[in-house]
Amino acid sequence: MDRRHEILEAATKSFSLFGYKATTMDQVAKLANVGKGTIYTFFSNKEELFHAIVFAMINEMKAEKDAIISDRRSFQENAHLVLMKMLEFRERHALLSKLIAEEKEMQTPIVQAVLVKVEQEIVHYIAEHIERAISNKEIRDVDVELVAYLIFKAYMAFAVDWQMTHEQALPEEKIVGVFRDTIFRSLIT
Amino acid sequence: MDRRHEILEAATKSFSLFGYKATTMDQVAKLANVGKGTIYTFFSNKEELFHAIVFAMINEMKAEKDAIISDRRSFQENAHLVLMKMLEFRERHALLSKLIAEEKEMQTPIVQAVLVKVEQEIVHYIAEHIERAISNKEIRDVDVELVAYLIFKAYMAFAVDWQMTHEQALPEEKIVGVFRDTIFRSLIT
DNA sequence: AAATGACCGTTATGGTTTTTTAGTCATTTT
DNA sequence: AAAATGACTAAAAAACCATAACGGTCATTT
Repeated sequence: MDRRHEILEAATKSFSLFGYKATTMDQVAKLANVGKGTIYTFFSNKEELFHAIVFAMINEMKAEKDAIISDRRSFQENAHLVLMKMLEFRERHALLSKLIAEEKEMQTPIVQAVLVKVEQEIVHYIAEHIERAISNKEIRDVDVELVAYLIFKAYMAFAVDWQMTHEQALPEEKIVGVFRDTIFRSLIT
Repeated sequence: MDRRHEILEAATKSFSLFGYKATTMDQVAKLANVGKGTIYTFFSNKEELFHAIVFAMINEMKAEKDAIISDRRSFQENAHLVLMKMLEFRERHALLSKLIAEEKEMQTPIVQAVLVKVEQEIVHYIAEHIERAISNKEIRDVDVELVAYLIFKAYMAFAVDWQMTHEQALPEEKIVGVFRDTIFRSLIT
């Protein structure tokens, strides 16, 4: 039985369920069926454990994105498919929305820092793809950083913020539809 | 000397400077040079006074918007001019950003409720104008509510959120530019 | 009739004690 | 010998509580 893996599983479960602050190392140890000291042989502290989990998630998302994107499809189609896939994560991973909620309630600086890094990471990936599409003359020449930021913020707005002020979450088709009709549409040459 | 007006001035100053919670009625009374009881002859409680001020601000913004919008200009041009005007408010009125900050720090329920109403109000105005432009065949037929929400969220993202994760605020021309190149561009028939 | 500020019940504050937590390390287990 | 452990400690957070500050009222004053 891989102890490192057990710890990661337990910690992921706990962070997702209770957030960063409310997750204790004793709890993680018990959930993982290891002594507390064992955790510290793999991760030097709570923050590093947390970091490892969040970036495992980002890498999982990135891998799924890379598996989808194909040179044989248009930017428009690729964007559409990746957007659909990312919307699946919305339900599958409770972690991010839990962290966003925690960051709003209490100001946990470690959580804040991680969320900023996650944002930078994702915006960076989006920007890379836009850049490439511009080089390929697939889309118009636009301010890459700003458009990437817009796409990220629009995604978060529809996928996460919407249900704060509306009764129910937006169905995925609607989100995909508005992206297709507005931001993506504006980019075609 | 109009007492009601003095009270509104004093309260606006205090709410903008200190936020909702840190503004005391005694303080407002002293600043307005009236007895505390006098405030209660005009406003039934602190929340109502607060409400009056925030919605005076919204109405001021609405008035500026109405003064700008003209049937003789295209939707595109009107949108551009209104966007420019709204960006001026960003610096002029410290109140809204103070409230947003307060809402993030402590969870003041009254502030939260007002911010939700402000969002609804503004999104509603945007939606009305989109609706009209669609009727006039000026822009394409799109999901009005979602596009209005997108415009509002994009505005907040560039005008307010951007400087949270970046060194400095975005210059207004850049914000106007990205709107022109993406969302507005996608709407033209 | 309008304005006021002392007053009241309630809520927030901040100093203090108690509990919980992250991280360590001497001991035990493999 | 190497890995795992959990009792232990210093530090941080929670619970507590006395006291101050607050929103709102109303008998009195202007």
